[in-house]
Parts: sequence; structure tokens; C-alpha cells
Amino acid sequence: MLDIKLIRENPDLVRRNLERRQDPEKIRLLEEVIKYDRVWRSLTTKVNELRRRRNLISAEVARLKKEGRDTSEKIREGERVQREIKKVEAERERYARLVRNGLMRLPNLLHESVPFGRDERDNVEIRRWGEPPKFNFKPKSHLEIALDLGLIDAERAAKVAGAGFFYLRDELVLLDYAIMRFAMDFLTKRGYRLVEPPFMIKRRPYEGVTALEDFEDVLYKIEGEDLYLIATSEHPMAAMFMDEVLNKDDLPIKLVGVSPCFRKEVGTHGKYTKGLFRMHQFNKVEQFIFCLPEDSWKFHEELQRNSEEMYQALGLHYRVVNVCTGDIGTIAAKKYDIEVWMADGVYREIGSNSNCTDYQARRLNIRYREKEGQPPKGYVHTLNNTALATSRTMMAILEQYQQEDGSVIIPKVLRPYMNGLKKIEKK
RNA sequence: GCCGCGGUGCCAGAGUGGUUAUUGGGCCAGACUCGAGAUCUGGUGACCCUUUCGGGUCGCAGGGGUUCGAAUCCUCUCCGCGGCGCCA
Repeated sequence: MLDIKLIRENPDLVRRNLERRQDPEKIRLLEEVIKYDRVWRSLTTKVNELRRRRNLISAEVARLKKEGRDTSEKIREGERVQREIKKVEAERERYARLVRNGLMRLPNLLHESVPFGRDERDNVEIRRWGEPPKFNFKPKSHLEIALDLGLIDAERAAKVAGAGFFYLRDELVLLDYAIMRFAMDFLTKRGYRLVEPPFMIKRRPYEGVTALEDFEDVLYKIEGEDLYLIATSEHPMAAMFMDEVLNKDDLPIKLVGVSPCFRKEVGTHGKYTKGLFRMHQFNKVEQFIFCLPEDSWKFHEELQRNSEEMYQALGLHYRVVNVCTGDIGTIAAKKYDIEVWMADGVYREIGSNSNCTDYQARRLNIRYREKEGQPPKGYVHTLNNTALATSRTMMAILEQYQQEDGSVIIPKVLRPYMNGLKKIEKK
């Protein structure tokens, strides 16, 4: 959520920033917010004046009563004012809601280093690490490899749960957990603290962490309860300190979340959906930071280094892109994607690193203070970055480490977590 | 799931229909001091109007209601604690 005061005081700055997203709907929304806010303020002044009159009348009634005099006249006047207050208040409330709805739909302000562009084709590559593996045979997709090795059962999962779900089998289950354990150890060594969050959370915190459109297209709702399955541990981690005031001394708070992720993936026609790429359920280890506003750009780069060094340790060839204004989404001020090389020669997103600045913190009301005993000073900044999503990491390992005989080598750093297993072979 | 008790400021905690949210503590500023401590004084959240000075409104878990007037009465929701039930 943007600061309404910023919008009031500097509407041109906000307008120019929103224009970079090339979405006229958002500009329209901004103009509405400005208009409704103006009405809300004038109604607020009116209500305040009426309440002041009411308070004076009540005090007068109290005084007359004490003196044992007649109060009926004043009470009738009070009734009239009270009716008027109710009326104006209802109107004011209506505009407050309009302003709030608008604010909840406006996206974050973009950092100046975000490249201008229309869609993912305009994302700017900023570096590559390693080389694509060279095969002297025709490399297979991870799906073929996994099916050949008997590592996944898609058909039975479709029967039991529907398309987009999988039974993982044998070594692939070990690999799943090995990837998580590797990421957990890697990050805890760097001072991040482990969190296994609730796997479902209520609507109010959810509205704080995500865009409203996600409720339809992404989130599974529990029937008859105010609960949604989490799409990533980012969400319960961000909401963890909702309505709290953190001490400056406690910042930054660096977390590493571990959880399954549940996503409906509505409207993904035309997108790449093969195999394990786009599942309704997968496991993920996630990095999350709460910090002071002045530190967030520094930590954005730290999160990026953490991720890249994990892929380097796994020996996976990847590239990094700076996500452009047309593709960045609602809540991030700046976003790097890491795209991993796949056997068809295409680089595909495997993780995503966002600085959300104060956007989530304002929606969730997470503030900080300079010192114990002092009032809050401002909103914290929040950042999130994938550590390793197991599904897409497994996919990359299967494709980049595949051998001519159909077997797959296990990256060295994962072997300790797989009982020393070096290779997955046909049984 | 049922019954009972509770939720008040940065913290503790009083307040059962009437101007002004009792009192401690914390924190900030000022006074005193060579300095610190102790002591004293003032301040300490949000919002609206106002260029400033200042004025006003709100805020007692959250929403709705009763009343001229609600922290206080009614109602629903959330959270915490205790008891009962169920349970890996």
C-alpha cells in the first residue's frame, strides 16, 4: 500500500512512477483515490465539527442535571445533532472505503533501476554463471527422465487429486528433502533463522502480503473457514509481525522459511506447464528479511548473492534478469529472477528476489521504533527471495545432470543428505 | 465443540453511564550539576483544519447497537487463559 500522504503531497511523482507500468487502469485508480480522499477530508472536518457540538451539548446536559434544572430542550437538540452525525458519518465511511479500496489496488512504486518494458521478453539479463552442459546425445526433458526412472507417477496423481499433482517416488523424494536440507543448512550458517510457518492463514494477514487478484487465481480457500492455504512461506513469514512495533536493535530479522506451497494456477494456458514446472503443490525454502528502510537495497543484493551461491554449489548453469516494469507485479519495487538452463535450451524462472520496500509493511502495519519505550518511527521494509524451490531445482538437476544411459548424477553437495547416493539409475 | 474468566497507552495496572484516561514505570526534552545519579517540570498514539501559532476529533481487542452522552450496558467476531469433551 502506498502512503496516502505521499499521494496528496506529491501526486505527480506517484503518477509518473505508475505510468512506467503502462497500465492506464492504475492511473485511473490513482485519480479516483485523489478525488475520493478530498471528499473524505471535507466530510471528516464536517463530522468533527458536529461531534464537537454534540460533546458541548452533553456537557451542558450533565451540568443542568447536577443543578437540578430542566434538560429536555438540550436533549432534543442533542438528538438532532446525533442524527446529523450518523448521516454524515455514513457518507464519510463510504468514501473512506473507496479510498482504501483504491489504495489496496495500487501497486508499489518502482525503483529507478527497473528497466522499462512491456512483458517478460523485455527483462534485462545482467549476468550468466557457468556454461550449459554439453551432451553428445539428444538430452531428454526432466519429465521423460523421471518417468523412465520411475521417479514420478503423474497418472495416478491425476486420478486421485487432478492434473498438476504428482506422486514422487523413491530417490526423487530423497532428492526433494536433500535440496531442502541443503538450503536450510546453507542459510542458517549465514545467520538466517529457521521458520516452519502455519500452512494456512486468515484473510486479513493475506490481504497484507499479496495482491487482491491472487485470491481468485492462486489461493486455495478452506471451505467454511476463514483460512487460505499458503502459496509460499513468504506469506506467513511477512504476516508474522503484523500489528507489531519492532525495536531497531532487533533489526534486521533474517528468516529462512520451510513449507509446502499451494497454488491454483488458474489462467496459465499458454504458459510452460510441463512436468514439475507448474504444480499445485511443491516444497520450498524461502529467505525473508525485515529491516530498516535505509538498509533494504543492501539486503536485496545480499539475498541475491545467497541464492546464486547455492546454485553455484549445486553446479547449475543459470542467468539473472532484472525484471522489467511490465512484468514485475504488484508488490515489488525491484525484482531479480534467476533463470535456470533447461535441456531444450530455454532459460526458465527458478527463483525470484523482491524488495517490497514498505508496501507489505504498511498493509500489515509492521513498524519499528528507535528504542524501547519510544513511539513508532516508521514502517519496516520487507524482502523475500526463493532459496530453493525443490520442484524446479529437481527439474534442473535432472536435465543438467542427465547421462546418456538415462541415469542422473547427484550434485556433490547433496550426497550427504541422500545417504551418500551418487547417481540415480534404472532399477 | 461446550462452559467460565479475561483483552485498557511503549509496559504494568485502576476505572460499572456524565467535563479532563487514576497511578506507577519506560522513553524524550528542559531545569539543577564540572559531569553522572537523585530530584523537579513538561511531553510521549492516530486523524482533520491551519503556511506558522494554534484549534478540533478520535483512540480502552475489532465490528454493530442502545443513549443527549459508552472503556463502562447489549450483540456478534477475533485472541488469550482455565475446565470439560474429542484427538495424532
